Amino acid sequence: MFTATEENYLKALFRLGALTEGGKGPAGTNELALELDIRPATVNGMLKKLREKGLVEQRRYGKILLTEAGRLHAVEVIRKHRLWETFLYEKLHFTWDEVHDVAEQLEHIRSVHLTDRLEEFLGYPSVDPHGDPIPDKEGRMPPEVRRTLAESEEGHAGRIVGVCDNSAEFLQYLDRLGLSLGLRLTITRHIPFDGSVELESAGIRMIITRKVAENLLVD
Amino acid sequence: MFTATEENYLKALFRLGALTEGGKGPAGTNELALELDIRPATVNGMLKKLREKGLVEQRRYGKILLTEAGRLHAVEVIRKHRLWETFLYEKLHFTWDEVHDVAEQLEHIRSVHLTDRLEEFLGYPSVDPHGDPIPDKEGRMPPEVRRTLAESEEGHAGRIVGVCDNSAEFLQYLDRLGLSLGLRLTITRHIPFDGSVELESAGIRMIITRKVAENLLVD
DNA sequence: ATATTTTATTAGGGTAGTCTAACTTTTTTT
DNA sequence: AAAAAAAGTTAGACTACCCTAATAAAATAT
Ligand SMILES: [Mn+2]
Ligand SMILES: [Mn+2]
Ligand SMILES: [Mn+2]
Ligand SMILES: [Mn+2]
Repeated sequence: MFTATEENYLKALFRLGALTEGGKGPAGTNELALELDIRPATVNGMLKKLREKGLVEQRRYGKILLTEAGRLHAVEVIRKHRLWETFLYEKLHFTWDEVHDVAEQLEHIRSVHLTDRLEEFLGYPSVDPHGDPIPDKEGRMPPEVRRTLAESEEGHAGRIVGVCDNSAEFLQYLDRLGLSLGLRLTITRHIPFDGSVELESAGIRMIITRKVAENLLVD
Repeated sequence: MFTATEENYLKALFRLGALTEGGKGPAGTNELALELDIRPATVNGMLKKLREKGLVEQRRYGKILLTEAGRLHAVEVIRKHRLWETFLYEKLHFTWDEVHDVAEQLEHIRSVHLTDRLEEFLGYPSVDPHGDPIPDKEGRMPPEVRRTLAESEEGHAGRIVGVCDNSAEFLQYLDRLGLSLGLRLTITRHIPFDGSVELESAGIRMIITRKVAENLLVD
């Protein structure tokens, strides 16, 4: 039905929020090219194919929007990605910075059975190892009730429930800082000078940079 | 390193026994084309690439042999295929006729970790759901000590330990006949008229055609 | 309202993998 | 040994996906 390449284009558009509702709105060719690390000329050609397949809408020199069919397939691939990440993490004891690259390959395996059986085997998990929600079989994704640590007010107490950046580099840095999913913490101070955030967790006080705070999600 | 296509060529050559030792010897271009369901002209082009990569040896208008590098990689892919089949069967409760097609895709996933972790998770299985041996990490495969039911003598008692044909069509037929891996049976008669084989299992007498007998392995 | 910059598209080329049709070499048959 | 058949190779074409360089359109700045 769809090639791995096409699926990656759809996923990228979904990530960019190229949705009629509930997203940032239409995306541009260059923006998509940047997201995929592919040249705009190449993306332009692929968009022609995606239009013909009814997966995206785009007028000449216009912006790109996922159609309902495109959105549904993007979510299906994201569902597979996150289920595989959960499998690798829970069952094969991969670390949270190792799962992504392998899941990028596994998400393209085509099988009617496989995804649903895997989901059942994993006990119908609701989030992946990075705290990202796993869409259900019908493509429904629980609404986001998460804020970045940077935009939460002083005094706020909560748990780390997700990360915005899934790169191995960032995740390994978090491990080094002792920060992991589920950790309870309280924001004690937003430091005006450089935007650093002071927080307290398990009786220990620490300071994280603004960039780290912007990539951590709390409930 | 290698594309999925290249890996499929190597696996096909291994299946054909295109080995210097322990196989049927060199394979032909047409033979390989038939095995892969690809035209000889196409195979001819791919062989050029495999020669240049040092995976096969072939002189102009000559027969094809896997090099040691080629054999090793073929076995690695077979290892992955069989481990994934075992995973699908044991953990996701696929039937033995469903596992092959999905494993054909999964065998090409590239990850240093994945295969070894999967093997560990499965408890170091020695055979896949079709009774085929699973090579170890170093590419060692237990020697075959199996004979087809057709070539076993009258009076022989043993268990079904494998199948030669992995097609869903054949495996579903076996299910219908009530024949499965591990079943104990005794060969009571080779019928000269049409080569059918009469056998007895758990007190029940049955007759299978020659073609079925040729595709069942017993110990 | 132009000029400039940014964004999108087109033109032309490359690799991987597939095909059919024609041709050459080797093997088998007579 | 010649003829026929089989096996292997070459030529030319196609799809999918990628690139760079040039061009056209739209958006932004002056
Ligand atoms: Mn990921
Ligand atoms: Mn994830
Ligand atoms: Mn198989
Ligand atoms: Mn098998």
